[in-house]
Amino acid sequence: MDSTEATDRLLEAAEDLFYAHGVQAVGMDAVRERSGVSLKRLYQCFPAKNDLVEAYLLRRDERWRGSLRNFVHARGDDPLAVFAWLKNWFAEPGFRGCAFINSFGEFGEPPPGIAAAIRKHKDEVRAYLRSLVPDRSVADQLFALMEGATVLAAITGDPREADTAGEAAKVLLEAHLGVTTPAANRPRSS
Amino acid sequence: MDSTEATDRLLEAAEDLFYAHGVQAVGMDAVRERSGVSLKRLYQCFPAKNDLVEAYLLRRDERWRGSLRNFVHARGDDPLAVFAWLKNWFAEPGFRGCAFINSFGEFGEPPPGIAAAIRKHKDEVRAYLRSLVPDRSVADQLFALMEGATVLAAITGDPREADTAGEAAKVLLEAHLGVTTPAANRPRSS
DNA sequence: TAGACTAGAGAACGATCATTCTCAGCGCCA
DNA sequence: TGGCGCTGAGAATGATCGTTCTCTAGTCTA
Repeated sequence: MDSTEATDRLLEAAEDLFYAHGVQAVGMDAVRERSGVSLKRLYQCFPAKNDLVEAYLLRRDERWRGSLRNFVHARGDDPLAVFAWLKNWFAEPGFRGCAFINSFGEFGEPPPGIAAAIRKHKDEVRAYLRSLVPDRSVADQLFALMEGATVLAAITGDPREADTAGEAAKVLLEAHLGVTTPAANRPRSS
Repeated sequence: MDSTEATDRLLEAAEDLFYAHGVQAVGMDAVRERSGVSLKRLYQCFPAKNDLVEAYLLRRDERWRGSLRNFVHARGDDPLAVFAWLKNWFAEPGFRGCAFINSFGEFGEPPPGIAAAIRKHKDEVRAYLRSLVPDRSVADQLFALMEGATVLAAITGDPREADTAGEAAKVLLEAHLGVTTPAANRPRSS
C-alpha cells in the first residue's frame, strides 16, 4: 500500500467516523482500525490529529458541494432545487447535520486550520448561492434558510424542515421579482 | 453557604465556562475553581457532569427565552423584533452561537437528558414564534431564518446576519398578508 | 468539654487518548 | 549472503479528567 492509498483510506475512515460520532469522540486508534493503516503510517501522513481533521473537512467540503452542484445543475440551476437536495440529504440514514457546524461546536476555540476550513466551506456555499441567485441579498437570505433547515433537521430528525425552508425561498424569490403574492395557501385566489 | 446558594454558584460558573469554551473543554475542576464550591459539594449537587450540563442547558433555555420574550413584548410582540434582539445578541462580546446547537455538535450521540434539553429548547422557541405569528408555516419559516442567522453569525462573527434574516422575515410576513411586494430595494417605487 | 457529624482541600484512582517508542520481520541492494 | 532501512503491531508514555477517597479542622450538641 503506497502513501496515497493510505491517505485515501485514512480520509475515508476519518470521514465516516468523525461525521458519525464527532471528532472528539473518535480516537486515532479507531481510525487506524477502520482504515487498516498502521498508526506509524497514519502519523506519517498526518502529523497530528488536527491535521487529519482539517483534511477531513476540506475533503468533505469538496464532495458535499460537488454533490449539491451536480444535483442543482441537472435541474437547470434552479435555486429551489437546493432545497430538494437538502431534503434528500436530511433523509439519508446517517444524517447528523452539518459537519462544519458540528465541528465548530466541538471546539471552544477551534485550531486555526480547522476554523479556516469551516469558514471556507461557508464562504464557498454562500458564493455558490450568489452564483445561482442574481440578487446578493436574496442569495444570502436563502443561505440563512439552508443553514437553519440543516440545524433543525439534525435536532428534530425531520427532513420536512427542508420543505419549510424551500417554501420560504420560493416566496422570497418571487417577491424579489415583484410578483404579487396571493394570500398564502388559499387555492381559490388563483 | 447552603445548598441552594452552592447550586446557584455552580450553575452560574457552569454557564460562563460551558458557553465560552464548550462543555468538553471545561473540567469539573474549572467549575469548582470558578464557583468557589468544593468538589465534594459539587458532586452532592450534581452527581455527574452530565447532570450539571443538563441543568445548565435548562437554565439557559429559561433565561434566553425570557430575555427574548421581554424584548419582543416591549415592541408590541412584533415578530420582526425577534431579529433586532438577535442582532444585539450577536454583537455581545462573548457571543459564540447557540449553546444548544453547540452542545448538540459536541456529543456524537448526546446522553438522553441532554438531548431532551436541546430538543425542548428548540420546541419552545418554535412554539413561541407560532404564538407571535398566526400562520404556522410562516412561523416555522421565521424559525429557520433565526437558526440560520445564529449559526452564520457564530461562524463569520458578523452580527449583520440578523439583518439579512430580518429582511427575509419581513418579506415573508408581508407576502403572507397578500401585499404586493415591489422589486426589492428600489426606494423609488413607493 | 467530649464526641459525632460535616465540610473543604487536595491527593489518589482509573480510564481515555494523542503521540512516541520498541522490536521483530521483511525486502532490497551490493 | 549480509546488512540497511522501512514496516506493522502493539506496548509505553504522559497528559487530561471524571470521580472518589483521605485527612484535617472545625462546629454543633449534650
